Amino acid sequence: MYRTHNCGELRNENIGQTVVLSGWVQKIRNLGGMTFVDIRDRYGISQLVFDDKNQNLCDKARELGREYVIKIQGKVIERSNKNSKMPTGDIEIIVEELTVLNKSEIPPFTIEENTDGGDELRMKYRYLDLRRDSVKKNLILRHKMAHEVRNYLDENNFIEIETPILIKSTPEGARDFVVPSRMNKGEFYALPQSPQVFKQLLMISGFDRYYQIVKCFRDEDLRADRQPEFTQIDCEMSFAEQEDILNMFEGLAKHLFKNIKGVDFNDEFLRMTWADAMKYYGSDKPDLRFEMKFVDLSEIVKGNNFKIFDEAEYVGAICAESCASYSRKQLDALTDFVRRPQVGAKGLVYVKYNEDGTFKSSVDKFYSQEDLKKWADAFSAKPGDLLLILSGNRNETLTSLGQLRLEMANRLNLINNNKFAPLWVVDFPLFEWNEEAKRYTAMHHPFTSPKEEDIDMLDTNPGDVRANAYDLVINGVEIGGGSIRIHDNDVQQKMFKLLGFSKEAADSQFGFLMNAFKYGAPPHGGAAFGLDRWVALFSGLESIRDVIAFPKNNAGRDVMIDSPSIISDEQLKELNLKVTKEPS
RNA sequence: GGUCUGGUAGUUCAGUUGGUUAGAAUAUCGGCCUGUCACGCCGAGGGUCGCGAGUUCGAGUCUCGUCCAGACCGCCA
Repeated sequence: MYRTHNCGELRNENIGQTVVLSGWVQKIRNLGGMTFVDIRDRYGISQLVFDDKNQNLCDKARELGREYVIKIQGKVIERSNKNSKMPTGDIEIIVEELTVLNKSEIPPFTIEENTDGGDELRMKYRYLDLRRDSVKKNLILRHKMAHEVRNYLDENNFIEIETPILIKSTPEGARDFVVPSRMNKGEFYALPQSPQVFKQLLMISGFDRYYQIVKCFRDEDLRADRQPEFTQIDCEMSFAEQEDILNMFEGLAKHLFKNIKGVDFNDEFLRMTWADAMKYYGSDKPDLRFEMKFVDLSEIVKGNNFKIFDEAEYVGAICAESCASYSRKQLDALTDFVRRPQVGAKGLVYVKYNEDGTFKSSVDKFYSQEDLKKWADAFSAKPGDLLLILSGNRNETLTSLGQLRLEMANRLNLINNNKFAPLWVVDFPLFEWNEEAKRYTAMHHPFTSPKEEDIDMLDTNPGDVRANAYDLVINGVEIGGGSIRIHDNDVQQKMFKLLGFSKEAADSQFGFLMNAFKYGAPPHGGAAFGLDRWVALFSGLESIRDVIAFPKNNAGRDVMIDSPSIISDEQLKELNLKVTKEPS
C-alpha cells in the first residue's frame, strides 16, 4: 500500500494514528541531530521528522534529494513548534519506515511558490512547473468550472454530443489547420475552427439543446489570450429567440459566478448595443469596471478656424478626473502613447480645468475660456479635471480613444481587480467591409441572421444591416458570443451571394448544410464561450497559457515536446506530399 | 509580414566612456548544528557573456547579420 492519507489532510484529530504517505521531497532541513523533510503531493505538504534515536533511518533521510519520490510509514504526533502558515502545521509524522520509490535529478528551477525559474525554462519543464501550487490551482479551477458548466447545462436539458475533429476546410474566417489524407491522395481534412455547422445540423436532427466542451483550432498568429488550439463551451438551442438564449447563458454565467467565485448577481446583466459600445467606449468589448465615457464634441468645437477640428469627421474626448496638474512631460507621454502606430492617432489635444476655474489648453490660440468651459460642461467636469481630445476619421478615432481610455484607467489605478462587470453587447453589424478583398465579410459567421427589420437593407446598404448577434463581455474581455442562425434557405443563399460566394462555391462548401435546411430546419441559435479566457478571468490572470496544462508559445511551438517537427521521407511519400522549403 | 524588449554561473539578475582575474543572490556539493519550516554558520565548485562576422591595441559592453524568448500591430467570422 502506498498511502493511507494524502499529504494535505492530516490534522489534530489524526494524532496517534499510524499512517502511510507517498509523495515528493519538497525540502530537507538537516539540523544535525534531527532532520525535517517536507513531503508534498497534489493535496498539500506534511512535515516528516527523523530523530537520531534511529541512526540508520536518519542517515537515509539525509541522503534524500529534492523531488525524490518517497513512501513513509510513521506516527502522527502533535508538534511542539506549530506552524500556523501550514494547514497541516499542527502535526508532524515521526517516521518509522522510509522507502525511496524513485530518485530525482536536481530540478532546473525550484518547485516553490516563488520559483527562481523564468518562463522559458518553466515551459520546457512544464511537468515540473505543474507541481507548483500556483500553476496547479489554475488547472483545478478549470476542472471545477468545466464541471459546473456541465451541471448547469445538464440541469437545463442540454446534451453533450461530440462532433468530428477531422472535417472540411472552408474559406470563411480564420486560416485552417489542415491534415493530409493518406487514403485520399491530394486531399486534406481541416481541423474545426468551431463545431459551427455540426451543431446546426444537430438542431435539424432535433437535438433541441446541445453543448460540448470542445477543442477548436485556428492557424493565426498568437497573443497572450490566443492559442492555436483552445477550448470552447459550445452551445446551441432550437425554438429559441435571442432573448431566450441571452437568459439561458446569463444563467450559466451567474451559476459560475455564484458557485466558483461566490459572487451573486441579482440584477440582469447590462445590455448595450454595439453602436453604443463603440460610441461611448470605442470598443466592442468595453471594460465597465470604470466609467470615463466618451463625449462627442464634434459639433461644439467647430467654427473657430482650428482646421484640424473643422475638418475632422469626429472629435471626441474623455475626462480624466483630477489630472489637470499633469506636467508637460506627462502630457507628452500621453501624446506619444496615442501616436504609437498601434494606437494610430495623429495627435492629442488637452484642456486643463484648473483648480482656480481657469482653462489651459493646447488650442488656446483658437478657443476662448468660454468655449473651453462649454466643453468641460459637456462632461460635467470639475475644476482639477483634464480633458483629452482626439479627432479624425470617426471609427479610427473612437478606437484610439478607447485605447487611451484604458491607458488612463491603468495610470490612474481605476481598475478594481476584485470587481466583475459583465454585459451583453448586442446588435452587432452583420457585415464588415474588407478593404483588402474589396467585399463584405461576415462579422460573426455566414450563418448569422439579420434583424428582421433590417432585411430590406440587405439589397441597398448591407453595411448598415444589424445582426441577431451578441457577445458576453466581462471586464473588457470577450468571454463568448453567438447569434440566431439563418434557418431560411432563401436568406442563406442571399447571404452567400453578398459574401461573394458563387452558387457553385456555396454548394461545394456548404451544400450539405443547404440540403439539410430543406428538410425542416427549426429556428435556432446559440453561443460559444472561451473556457480558457473565462478561467483566466476567474483566476485573475492576463494570459490563458497559465490555465492550459500544456500550452504553446507565441510562435505556436510546444517547447517541451518540440513541436511542430519535420516528418520522415517515408511519411511524406505515403501522404503524397513534397516539402519545397527547408525549415530554417 | 512589421514594431519593440530581452538573451551573462543550474536559476534569477548586476556589470559604469570599450580597459586587471566577469560579480551578487539562490540552487548544488562538503563541514558544523536536536525544533526547523525562506533553518543558521563556515567553506568549495560552477561561465562558449545565445551564435557568427566586423570596428579596435583591447569587446559582456559598439556595429551588422542570425537564432531563441516575450509583448504588441497586421491577422484572429
